[in-house]
Amino acid sequence: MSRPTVHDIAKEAGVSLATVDRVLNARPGVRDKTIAKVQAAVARLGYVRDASAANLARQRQYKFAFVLPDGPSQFTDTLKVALRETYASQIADRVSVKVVGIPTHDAHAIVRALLSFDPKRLDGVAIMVPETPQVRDAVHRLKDAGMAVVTLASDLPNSERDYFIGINNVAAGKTAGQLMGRFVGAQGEVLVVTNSLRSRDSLERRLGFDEVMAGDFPRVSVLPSVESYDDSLRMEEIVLEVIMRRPRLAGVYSMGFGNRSLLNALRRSGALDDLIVIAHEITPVTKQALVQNEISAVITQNVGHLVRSALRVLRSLCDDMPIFDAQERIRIDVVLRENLP
Amino acid sequence: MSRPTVHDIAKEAGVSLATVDRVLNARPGVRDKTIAKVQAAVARLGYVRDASAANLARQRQYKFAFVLPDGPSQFTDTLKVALRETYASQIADRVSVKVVGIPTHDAHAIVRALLSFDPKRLDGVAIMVPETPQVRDAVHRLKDAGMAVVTLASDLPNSERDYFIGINNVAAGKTAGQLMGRFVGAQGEVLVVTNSLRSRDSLERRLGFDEVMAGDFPRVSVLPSVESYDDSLRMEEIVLEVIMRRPRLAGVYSMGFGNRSLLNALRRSGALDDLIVIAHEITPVTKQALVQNEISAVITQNVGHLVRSALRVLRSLCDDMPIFDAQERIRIDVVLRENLP
DNA sequence: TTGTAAGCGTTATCAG
DNA sequence: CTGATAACGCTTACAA
Repeated sequence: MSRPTVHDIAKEAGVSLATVDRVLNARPGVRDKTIAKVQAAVARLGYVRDASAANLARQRQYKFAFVLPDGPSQFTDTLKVALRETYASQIADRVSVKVVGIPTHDAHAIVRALLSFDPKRLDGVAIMVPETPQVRDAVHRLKDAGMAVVTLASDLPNSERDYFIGINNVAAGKTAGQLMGRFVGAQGEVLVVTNSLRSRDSLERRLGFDEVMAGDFPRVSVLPSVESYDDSLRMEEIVLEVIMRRPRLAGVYSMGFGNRSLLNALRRSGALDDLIVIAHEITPVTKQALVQNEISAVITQNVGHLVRSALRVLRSLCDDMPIFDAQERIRIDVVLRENLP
Repeated sequence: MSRPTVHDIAKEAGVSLATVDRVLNARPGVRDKTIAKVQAAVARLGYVRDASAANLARQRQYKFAFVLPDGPSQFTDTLKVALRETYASQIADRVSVKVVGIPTHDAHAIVRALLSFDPKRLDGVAIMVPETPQVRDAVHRLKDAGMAVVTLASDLPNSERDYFIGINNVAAGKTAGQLMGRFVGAQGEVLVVTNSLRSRDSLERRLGFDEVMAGDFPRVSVLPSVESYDDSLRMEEIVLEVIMRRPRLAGVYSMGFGNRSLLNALRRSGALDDLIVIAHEITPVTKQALVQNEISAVITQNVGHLVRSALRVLRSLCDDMPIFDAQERIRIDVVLRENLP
């Protein structure tokens, strides 16, 4: 016997198709007694809705936008690739997404982009933007307009976003710390570099990193963060200087973007062989450095999961269906040369 | 304007629905000229088939079986859980699977189970069994009967299985080796334990582990493998003995099942604090040991991916559709206490 | 509060 | 070789 359908339920419960549908979709206008009858039939026959058929009949088109930093970032590049790939798969059934690039450091431009969305033509947005009061306010306006809003990779915890899709960055920092501590060994100094501590993810990673280093590896000392502010030359200079001035330097932890210039500086310094380097995000640059034994470990998140999760959550939000948090929890991946994907 | 449908194509090409369908699905009995007309229309309108509708109309039911070791294994338990979970999701659309338990050490029973499958009532099987000539032969018979056969977690490379779903176990061993070498530090001895080296995955892991240890950490020496053969008491005894007799013991690498009894032995020995323990597969036991700092790292594979991948591949095989290897490559996950899922 | 009937985009069955 | 036409399981006007 094959799977029961709505027809079977209708027959079993002695009601019509429409009533079955109303009960199944919790639509109003059905007597409690009838609801019970239908639910009993559902339970008795073990009915489970055919999602394909439902979607087909429903004819819904979800329209989403992804707001991502533009400019040359390998991470957002891989994100865009993943988006395109997902777009061709089943999960992107009946959704159309457009990608909007924004200049990360221009809060006004970001707000302008967010507010330019027409709530009539857009059901939801996934945004990856730095945290500023203006942005939080823009999120507020989007929510007021009835849009679903999720944050991607970097959260806006005090905004009204519906959901955060990304890793726990404190835990990611802790993971990096644990590896750094064990790899460095007995003692030494560790340099921490990032693009900017203004971005929430960097801040949280630093927090986790410091906690583990202080707790588990007290004999390794962590230097203050070096911020590059998108200025790769400046970053290279500072790194070179630190290496010269710090003979006890044993490790470098790169918390975010700018791995290319960091690696350039390290290569030029000639100290790479003696340093444990740990970075974030698998990109062509970090991959190659891993293969060449220049980086010891990369902490990363699967961007494929990221976009699929965002899409799923946005859809659930639009249909106000429940979200299965367990499924949307993005894992923190540790990549060594040996387990490169 | 919304997405073009087969109707639009039919109109555009000036043919009927049925003909469009024949062309789209490469069915025989259409004049070349008509094919060309239809394909032109498809290209012109940018048609892309609606998978939901197709599945709905096709009404195909895939029947698969998963052949898994029975007996108390936490890994197969999580596998079964993942199977049930996937079963409720979209990926399992129109597939029904049954799980068949087999006694790992009884080659005849395994063969009997495999040959009991009725090719008329079953489209494909995913099997996780040890490699023996009899099993290879049984796979041959299944293939002859027209079934799709994939190996799960542990491969049968010299059989006629269609596909292997699982991690590269040599690489997994290498990953464990790299972590072990770095965590152990300067020097010492490392004990390797497994259930049985007769299983291909253990063998391959050992291979990778040894290669990295010998190459990158020549001052750490790796002891011969201890095999437990499902006898947990025996294993506990041997481990305790090794710990007593080997004062330089610095690490233990557990390549497969039996983590519970291994940990029991180590706890009883009192040497756990001074040992680096690396194990495979996240299970309740290894998870707890990670939290308690008893295990330093766990190499694992996402069982959810494993079963979803198996299902996808089996389906593709049945429809002889192409398989996207990149999507089916299972990643080797490294789990520390800090990035526990 | 409930029921009827017409789709949604494909595929499949029969005639022609 | 090609074309009508009826499913597939579910949703949704519209009617009762």
